[in-house]
Amino acid sequence: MAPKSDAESAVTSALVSANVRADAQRNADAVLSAAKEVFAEKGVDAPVRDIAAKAGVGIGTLYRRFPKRSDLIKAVFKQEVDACAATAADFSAQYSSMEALTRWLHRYTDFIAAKRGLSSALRSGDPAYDELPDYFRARFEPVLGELLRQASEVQEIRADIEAYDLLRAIGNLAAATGDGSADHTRRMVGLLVDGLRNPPRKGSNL
Amino acid sequence: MAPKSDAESAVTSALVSANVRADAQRNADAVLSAAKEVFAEKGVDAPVRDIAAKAGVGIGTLYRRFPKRSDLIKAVFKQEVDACAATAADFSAQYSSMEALTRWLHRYTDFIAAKRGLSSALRSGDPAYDELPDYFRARFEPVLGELLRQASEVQEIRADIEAYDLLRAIGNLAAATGDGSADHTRRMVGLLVDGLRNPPRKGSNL
DNA sequence: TGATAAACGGAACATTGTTCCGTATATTTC
DNA sequence: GAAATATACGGAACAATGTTCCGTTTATCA
Repeated sequence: MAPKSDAESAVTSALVSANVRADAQRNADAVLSAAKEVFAEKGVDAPVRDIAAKAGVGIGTLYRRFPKRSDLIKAVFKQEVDACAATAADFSAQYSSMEALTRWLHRYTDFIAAKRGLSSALRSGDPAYDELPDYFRARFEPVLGELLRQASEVQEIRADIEAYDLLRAIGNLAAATGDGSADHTRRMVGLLVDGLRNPPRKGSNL
Repeated sequence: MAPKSDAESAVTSALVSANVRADAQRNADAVLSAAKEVFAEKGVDAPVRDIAAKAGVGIGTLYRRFPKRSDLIKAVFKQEVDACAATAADFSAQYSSMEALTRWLHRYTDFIAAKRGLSSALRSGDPAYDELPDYFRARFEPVLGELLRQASEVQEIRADIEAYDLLRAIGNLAAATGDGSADHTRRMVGLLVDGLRNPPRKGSNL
């Protein structure tokens, strides 16, 4: 059945519906795209001017669509959450339910690890980011829930796993590792997934 | 025996030994003290000028001793680490080994909770703060280690607790709680301490 | 007490977020 | 297709804040 969950309609480009002039739409997209790159390169503290320059627009143009620096950060964050959530459907279509689940959890792990810079912004106390945790959950919980359901339906994993708990657990795992030990995190997540299997198999570490 | 651990000689005031003019020493102390207050009031993002003003010195004077903003933050952090570490000796002198341990762990919990703003600075990736984690560990590990040793000597707690593990465990506990649920954290730490007791007693939740 | 090195204070500079407004252009109207 | 108009554009200018510089003041010492 795989119902298209509510969390499907994504913000793939800034300014979706409104009656905007074509150039405005084009520029907004360019800015968002530039912001994504610049943030990835120089971190979320990169100057707004750099983003405007990379997008090939003036600062005024940037500020017209993203009145606050935090608006840009939020927009990029949401877009990447959407992108990560969207891969779940791809994996589901391409792989067995268990493999889809495993692949997506690793994808999610990478997402969290890449967003380390953002996590400090989230905890900065700036109320501008208050909405992000909810957005995060609203997008990811149904997606992972569906993957879990499909895997448990074919009796590959336990049926009593809460999507939200798993999201948080992995989130903490991946965000906590101070150094660049991406490998370590991957292994930890592997263990976690192993622990989901039903029934626990011989040789499992959990 | 209670050996005065290496971690005793603390930076209680900026500029300890060097041949400094009296006014310089006085001003440096005033700045450090003002910084502590201002950071507590307005967070670590407070403007340097506010600190200079509160200390009653010019900006130039402040910058003479703390050439970078991060130097101020580091100095305050170290001073508060020292203050927290120092209470262990007081508690040891005043209370039973078990009570001293418990009290100090709560003191440490409060310290971590109060430093939430700093923790994001630590993870900001700014290499200026690279030294802090080591400082943190160098100060706290011997102190807690001694408290644990004393408590285990009188057979109140298990002997196989690693000071560092406990520091980290409580650190994560106290830092993770997003809201201002200080009470919740206190209870969690209480549980943890309960779990240290040797042997596990009837009625223990662990 | 006078000489001098050290310290002081704050003006000035650099960077960066944000606002403002004169100019340019996409869209609509006829 | 051309004029009218609302919309968008670009970047100069402002504000906040970290940092540097240097003329003036002062603690220290002989």
